[in-house]
Amino acid sequence: MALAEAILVCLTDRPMSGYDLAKTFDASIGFFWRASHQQVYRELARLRDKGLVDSREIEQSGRPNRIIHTITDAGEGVVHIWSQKPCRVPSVKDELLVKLYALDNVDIPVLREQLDIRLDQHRAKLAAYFRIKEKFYDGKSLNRAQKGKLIALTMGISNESEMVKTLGNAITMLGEIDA
Amino acid sequence: MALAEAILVCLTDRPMSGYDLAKTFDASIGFFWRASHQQVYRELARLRDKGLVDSREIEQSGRPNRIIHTITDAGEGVVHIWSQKPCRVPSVKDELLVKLYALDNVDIPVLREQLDIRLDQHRAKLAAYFRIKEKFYDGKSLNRAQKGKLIALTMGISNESEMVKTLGNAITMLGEIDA
DNA sequence: AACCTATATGCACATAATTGCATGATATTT
DNA sequence: AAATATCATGCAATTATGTGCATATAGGTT
Repeated sequence: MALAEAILVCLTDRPMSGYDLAKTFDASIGFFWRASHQQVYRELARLRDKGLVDSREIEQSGRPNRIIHTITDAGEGVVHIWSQKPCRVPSVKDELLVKLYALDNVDIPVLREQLDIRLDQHRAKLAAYFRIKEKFYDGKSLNRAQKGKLIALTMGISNESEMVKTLGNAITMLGEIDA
Repeated sequence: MALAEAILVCLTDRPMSGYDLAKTFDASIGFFWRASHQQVYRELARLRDKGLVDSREIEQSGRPNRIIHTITDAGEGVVHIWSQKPCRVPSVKDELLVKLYALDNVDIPVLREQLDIRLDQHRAKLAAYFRIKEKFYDGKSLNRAQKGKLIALTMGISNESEMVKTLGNAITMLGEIDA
């Protein structure tokens, strides 16, 4: 699983609590690898057991104590080995495309609405990507780590704007059926 | 899970054996929803238990008997209900993007190779889609079911050609680092 | 003769992901 | 005053997915 590696990668940047990581997986790295907070906490426990992170509790008053996780040398080794290994092809699983594939068994107006919803989701993501790009990358001088993130972000922007275009076409094509 | 529904959808077209379905999930519907043959057989057993498919063994000589699965009325009901329900957003999980995100912890030439491999995979998929489009859809008069499949295929083609373009850019951007 | 591919089904085990719940304080909004 | 959001952790149960193996025959390849 690459969830372990995704977490370790986040921790190379700075030590973090599970809560911080969960938020990171709701944005930034979460754009490329989704994970829920339960997944993150469970994986952190495993990483701790394997000695890939060093976890220490910080006393807090008024709210639960935080547990700060720091990547160990062994953890950095794991990241390095992972980075050399070939990438798995992301497995496709898209209900919307299955429904188009199954158009004969589907109510067209309902499907059209679902396409509209999906279109909005992609537009929202695209807007979010643009905000991040403007705020953190445009007109700034970037180090290597930032350049990498910018490349990933740029790919995200291309994909999302392509999806917006493609979904528009699909909606048009759907409208032409029985018209 | 929508694997059940994807299988049922395939069976609305014609009754099939698990083997036939597994092959279908290696191509056509598999472009939109990936599943291995083990997943298919397991899910078929469940569908049979729930009475959503009707399974009967066909005697064969020289090779194992086939079990032909036919969708039942209950199965068609399930497909209909599913088609009305909102689609889940496909969850992103792409190691390659994580590696770009983590560029500081990655060896650039190695990553470049991985990007090249991915580029080839997308080119191959794009070529496959074009072959299917030419063979089954171009210049043909299409019924509603075929039009739906064509819309899905067209989206696939857009996505793949976008990915080819985007990966090219990413490789260029990566080449400009430390150059 | 040994090996590979296609046909055809499926079990067992392991790993991963989702869903729902539980706790409990403080701060902000309606 | 009540409801919601933020902070912060995690268990338990279920569902989904992946890996490896098992079986058995026909036909073609090296």
